[in-house]
Amino acid sequence: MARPREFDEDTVLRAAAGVFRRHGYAGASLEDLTEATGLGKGSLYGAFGSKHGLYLAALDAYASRGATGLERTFDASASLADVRDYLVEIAVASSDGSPSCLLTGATAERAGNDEPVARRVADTFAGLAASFQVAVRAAQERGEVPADAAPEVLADLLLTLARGMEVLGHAGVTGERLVAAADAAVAAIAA
Amino acid sequence: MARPREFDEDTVLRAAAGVFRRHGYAGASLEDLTEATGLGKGSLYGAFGSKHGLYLAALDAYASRGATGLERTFDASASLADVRDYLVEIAVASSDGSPSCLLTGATAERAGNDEPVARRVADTFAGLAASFQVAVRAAQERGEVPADAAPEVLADLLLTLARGMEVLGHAGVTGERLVAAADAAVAAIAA
DNA sequence: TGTTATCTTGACCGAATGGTCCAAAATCCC
DNA sequence: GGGATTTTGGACCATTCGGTCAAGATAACA
Repeated sequence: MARPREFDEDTVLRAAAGVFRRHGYAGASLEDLTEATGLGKGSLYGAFGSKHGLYLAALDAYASRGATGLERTFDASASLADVRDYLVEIAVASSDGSPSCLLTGATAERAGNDEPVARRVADTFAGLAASFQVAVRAAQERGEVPADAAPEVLADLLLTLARGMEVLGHAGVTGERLVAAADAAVAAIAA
Repeated sequence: MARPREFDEDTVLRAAAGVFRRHGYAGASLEDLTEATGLGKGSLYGAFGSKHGLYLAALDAYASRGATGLERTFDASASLADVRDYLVEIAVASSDGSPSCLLTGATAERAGNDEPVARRVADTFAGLAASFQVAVRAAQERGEVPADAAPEVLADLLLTLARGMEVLGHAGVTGERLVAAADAAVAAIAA
């Protein structure tokens, strides 16, 4: 009953995430957010309670659609080539001038002082690590990765690599260099 | 001639860097900065011109004393064990609750919109890559790393790993896991 | 059509922000 | 000791900040 919302929540959260990615949490003003989302302050506050609430909602939505804007999650049919492709996508997406990953920004800027944010980034990275682990086990099944390697360790290694590429790409390292590094890593764990 | 400064610039920049690491650029208020540095606004502005000028100066000082607070730079006598030790130090420093690296924060929050910051982080990471490359070449000389591997690629790989550990450590991944991942990577490139 | 309930818009608010300025203080050089 | 010169500390300023609120708009239900 009553007047229905005129906006699509997911679209709004995407727009808000874009602002937070470009300016960080503290650097994003309410005006930036109302402009990008097309909502007035009242609507924003009615729906999310506060700037912080909006940030958390944007973070949740961002995490739920896959960290770097990449939808990929690995399943038991994954091969080492799939892992490589995923890393290449991150390398490209991180060095093409687009704003940096919301998760990285949240970790650097807020995780230390903001428990709800810390919990979310921890959970999201745990999920990514689990996904990588599925891929590593699948690659071991296929004989692409030595069977005696610890899959949880290799998964952490791949996740570390992915996040490092994200930072370096935004710091000016070229996509080619990142891809070469990723290839070297994939080749090394296949040995 | 004239009244001498009462503060040590390096000490002030260290304190400012601490504030920026904890709160980011936009999230750090002038009050935070005057409190942490012990200087009044007049002194801060007289010496650095603006909040942004102070940030750049803090970034320069931070970079010049070695990225993560670690002084290490590799020379031709470096071994693979030295590289491993360095990575372990980063893993520990990133997962012990201390605020995140100023470079990572600067990259995520400002590099995309702030050319002077972008230039500085790019230069700093280039320097770190060069240092890693020296270490890789030295390890190749020692026969610890295959001679046919491309040292610039392995250097990028190690740098990527280091930055990734930094992010993940602050996101809640334990030091033990990061060390295990680093060990796996070092073992893999030694193969 | 009237009631009820929600949503939207934007004017408005107190507080905090980055930045300016100046009088007092401190040192050097004569 | 007396300029000259620079630093210091904090009062002060205009602006912007995140957030509130009231009045109108819109729809469901009776």
